[in-house]
Amino acid sequence: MFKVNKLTDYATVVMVDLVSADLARPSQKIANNTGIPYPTVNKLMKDLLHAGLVRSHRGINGGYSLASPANKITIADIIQAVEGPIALTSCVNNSLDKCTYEDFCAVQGRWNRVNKAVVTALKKVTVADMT
Amino acid sequence: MFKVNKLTDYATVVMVDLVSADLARPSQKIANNTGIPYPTVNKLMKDLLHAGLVRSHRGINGGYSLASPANKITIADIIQAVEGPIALTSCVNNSLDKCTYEDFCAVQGRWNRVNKAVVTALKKVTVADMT
DNA sequence: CCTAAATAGTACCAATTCAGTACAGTATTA
DNA sequence: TAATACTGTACTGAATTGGTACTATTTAGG
Repeated sequence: MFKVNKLTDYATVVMVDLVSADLARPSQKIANNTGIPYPTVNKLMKDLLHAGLVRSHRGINGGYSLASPANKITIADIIQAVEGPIALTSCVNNSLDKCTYEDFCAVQGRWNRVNKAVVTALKKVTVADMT
Repeated sequence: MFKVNKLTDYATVVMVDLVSADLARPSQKIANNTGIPYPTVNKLMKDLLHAGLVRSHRGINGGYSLASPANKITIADIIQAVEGPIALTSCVNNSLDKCTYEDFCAVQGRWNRVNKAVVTALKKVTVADMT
């Protein structure tokens, strides 16, 4: 089945939860709000942080908050944060994999077009739209 | 990484190969043309046949041919043939899975919009475009 | 300055999915 | 009727995924 990781799905839920956070919101509270297990939220937040989608504050009263307005963060951003570069096949330009058939492949480079179309579609939907 | 199955990738290569086939083309020949292992081609053709994307002819001089003009078969068709319904998350309407958080999920139903956008993008690229 | 709260990093494991293979059966044509 | 090629099903090793555990580090507040 063609789908995103479950973790990516969770990540959107987390991001939507953070829309309503004025202060930094700790992982534990996010877990309570969303029903996603605490350790899993914890793991997710690391990915979202590294991608620059959320800010973190350590210590007492610490937690996470959105790094940008909800209508500036897209589904494409979230997918990339959790799963890495969007590359439908290994012959797409920014793929981390390497295609072993590359040299004689009949569709060489053609997937770039498909990939671009999908990314464009994913960039059109923002966290604000998911709320 | 957000990507399609390798088999889906292979399927597009197979479909592109069939574009140049006047007569029915046997799996063995497709395997030779594309470099994809014969047993794998065989498996693929079954999926493509069941989805109605190719026609089959048994016996001597048998093989496969496209069921429709190359510019009428889309990437979305191929993905669905190999991987089943396109459902980015289990809370998308036509998903085969069932979401366990459904009852209290904050993004309930919102993924339908994303899914639709992606499917639309995938329907815009045809086998003819990949040739 | 010390303690509790909360993030940060790394590593691990069970379960599922995927890619590839094998084989017995059926239809078709020469 | 024999050779060719599709059809259906089932299996296996390898890779990925989802989820967990643990230790280290940072910060606020008394």
